Amino acid sequence: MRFPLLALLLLWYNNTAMTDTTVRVRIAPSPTGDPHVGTAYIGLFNYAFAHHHGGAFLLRLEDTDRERYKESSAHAILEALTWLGINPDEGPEIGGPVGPYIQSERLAIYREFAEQLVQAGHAYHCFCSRERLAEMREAQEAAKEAVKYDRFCLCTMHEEERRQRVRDGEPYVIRMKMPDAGATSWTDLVRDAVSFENALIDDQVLLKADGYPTYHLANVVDDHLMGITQVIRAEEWISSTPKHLVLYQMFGWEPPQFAHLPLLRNPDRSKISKRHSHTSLHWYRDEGILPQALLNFLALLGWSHPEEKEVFTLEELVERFTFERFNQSGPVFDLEKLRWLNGVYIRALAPDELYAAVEPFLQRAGLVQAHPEPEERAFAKQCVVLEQEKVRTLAEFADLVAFMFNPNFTYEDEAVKKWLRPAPEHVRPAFYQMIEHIEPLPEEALTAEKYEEITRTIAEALGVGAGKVIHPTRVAMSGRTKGPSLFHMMEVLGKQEVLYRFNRTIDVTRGGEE
RNA sequence: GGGGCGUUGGUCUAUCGGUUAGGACGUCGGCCUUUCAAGCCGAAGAUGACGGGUUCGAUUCCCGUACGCCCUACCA
Repeated sequence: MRFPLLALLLLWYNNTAMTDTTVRVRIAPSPTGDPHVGTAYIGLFNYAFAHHHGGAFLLRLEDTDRERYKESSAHAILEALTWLGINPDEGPEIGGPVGPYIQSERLAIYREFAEQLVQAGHAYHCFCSRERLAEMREAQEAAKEAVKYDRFCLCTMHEEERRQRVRDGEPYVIRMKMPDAGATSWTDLVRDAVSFENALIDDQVLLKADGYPTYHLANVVDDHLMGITQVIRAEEWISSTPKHLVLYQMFGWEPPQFAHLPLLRNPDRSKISKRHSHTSLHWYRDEGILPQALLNFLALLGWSHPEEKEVFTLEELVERFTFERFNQSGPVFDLEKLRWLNGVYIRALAPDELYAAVEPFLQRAGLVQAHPEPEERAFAKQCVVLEQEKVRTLAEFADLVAFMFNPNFTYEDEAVKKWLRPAPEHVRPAFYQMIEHIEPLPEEALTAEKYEEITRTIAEALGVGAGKVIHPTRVAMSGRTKGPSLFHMMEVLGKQEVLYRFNRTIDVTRGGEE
């Protein structure tokens, strides 16, 4: 009697654990350029964690740096996330209960909270010029001291004097007053205990002279106001975390949990950058990497599937996600493995899905029109399917199938030398016989099997191996020595096209064409 | 200079004290085949950065060293 009750209780517990609606996480990209692969990486795991717990995944734009701000960037980031399929539940353009989700629209909030800190004696106005700060740093460096603000404005004048200078309209920043003693520590979700001595930490600027907040202030204020429960971000933020924790303390707010994920690396192991790696998501999209392959690949960096699987879906990542599966060292982004994985995904695509993904690439190459007729599209689809097995990126298709669209393709030198000029004795007769066999047959009869049958019959009649006919025929059809399965290729080309290509190639063997 | 984080084959990783250190990409070889791929099979490649501990036993735990990375901005 007691057992079923226990089971029921367990079930209830599991259910509530799976739909912990209090979980709220976020990514906070800065719109300063192309959508970054690091944003996708961090976004992926935020998304996975949120969905694993049935919580919310938000997007907040941290556009507080007017110097680096780029107009087009914000929309591009949103668009890239949509392309990847890791859509936020709340954010700019879709809104949500705790907006606005763009920091430049929240300036009054930051100013108010910064002021509150000054009021409480946790922060102070600073009037030091950039020149003075630069000199100070130089001196500290020369003296091999820690580089840190010397609290000139805090020590040389009283609160009232600083107030007066502000009233006089002097430009100022607001700095937080870090405690001089003690340590700040936290239990990181992927790194366990981390601790910093407060005395070593700088009096960070919270509010800049232009009235914009720095990351540190905006980040803490917004995470609190937006109800963020876990901050899942890159490793590069570890050393700023104590500042953030101290800010939570000063405000009297409960801090979120922190998870610092490994940082993606260039091949030389430095932090990933566009100088050494492809960081723009647009590059991957334009190269013909499938979004699901990119996500799968990113999920393999720093994180591992509990069953050591390499190929798995986003849904499966969501299902199996735990912080324990993280490795702490920064992985090098290995393009070769991504390309392999992408090939795996391409091969798994149904013809319609494949074609839908490839069409833009064919259009860009001028092989398919902007708005193709159904027959054109059907033909193009068959061409693409012909090469599906061997390709690693969608962008490779255009070059591989271009000859299918162009009856007057250029013959490769190597192919010409081997089979056409000079042509082995049997080649021209073989071509003539092929034409003779094909001509009387109706289009419907000319299947790949039929082409194969004809080819082998002719080879036998000429007393040569099948390859001796197959290879020159491939050259006649495509101008190349490599390519898709020959007979399928011929079936797709269709009778008239096949006949044309034989005739044209016969001319070539006679020196007619180049 | 200071602080923090890290360190398993070229690369991504498994191992939660006892394994011939496993898998994947890549490389090389073979098979298949009308070519190129794909697929299948196989091989090479790790003294688990180094040195100390703890332990009957360390890749796994602790300390130190080296090396790498990140931060050290009125950038995020």
